[in-house]
Amino acid sequence: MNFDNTAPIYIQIMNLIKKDIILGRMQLGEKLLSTREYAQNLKVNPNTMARVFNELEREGVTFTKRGVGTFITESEEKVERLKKEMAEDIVRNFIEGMLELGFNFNDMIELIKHRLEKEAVQ
Amino acid sequence: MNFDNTAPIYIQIMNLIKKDIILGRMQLGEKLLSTREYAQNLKVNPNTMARVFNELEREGVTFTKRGVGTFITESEEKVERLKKEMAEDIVRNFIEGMLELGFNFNDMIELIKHRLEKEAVQ
DNA sequence: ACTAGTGTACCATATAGATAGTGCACTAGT
DNA sequence: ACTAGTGCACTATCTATATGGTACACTAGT
Repeated sequence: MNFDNTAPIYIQIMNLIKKDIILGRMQLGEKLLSTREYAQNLKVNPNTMARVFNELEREGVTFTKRGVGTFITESEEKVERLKKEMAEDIVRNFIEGMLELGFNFNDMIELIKHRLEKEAVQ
Repeated sequence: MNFDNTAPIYIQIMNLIKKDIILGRMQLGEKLLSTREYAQNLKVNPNTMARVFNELEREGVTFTKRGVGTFITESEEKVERLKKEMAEDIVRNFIEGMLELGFNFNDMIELIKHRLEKEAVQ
């Protein structure tokens, strides 16, 4: 993994796992890799992964069976809410930033369209 | 000022000043407040403001006259480039985030429209 | 010459994040 | 009963931020 320095690594890993859940790459109730396996795969410290699991459980995204492992929530509704929250965060950040720079709705659409076309070419 | 904890304070202050320049709230070549004045106004440490000035100069946004003060760049072209870069950063973050969550162009437009309408009401 | 104001360079401290390592209680499978 | 694997708790160290404080060279205006 290549982490950037704009956010703590444990936050970035949390978002990775959340996206896996939202996009259906992990099923409801499925067991996650262990902290030690994740730590090895992502080349981070086991303590960092422990923090990730702690926070994910605190947010209700996962639940823990002591001595067994950590599992994705079984609530479809929670996953839906998670996706909605993540999308709203991104949208809000985008709109606030663009308004502060003096762009209006049409400017936003044009910039997005332009950017998507450029990506499609590459 | 109310700073959030998602980014270092000195970064947030840099963005404040950049926006002042981009939106024309500060003129080209205009003298900035001193580090001590900024520190008092924003209730941060003078050392933090010193770092802000250092980074802004490193990015070419400002220039320094030793013993006199720090001034906005006089290059209209640099300001234009700055605005473009900041906008592109925001747009790229938005698009990457939304694509990773499984949204397409039309979804993005709809979410932005919806969010703007909700803000207009409030 | 003097003074006030400027950026700048230090030193020290505190906190959050990340790393490294050890150990323990619990669980499932044998 | 035993063992491997699990989450979890602990201690320690390191770095980046942020704060608090002091001091110095430079500049403009008097």
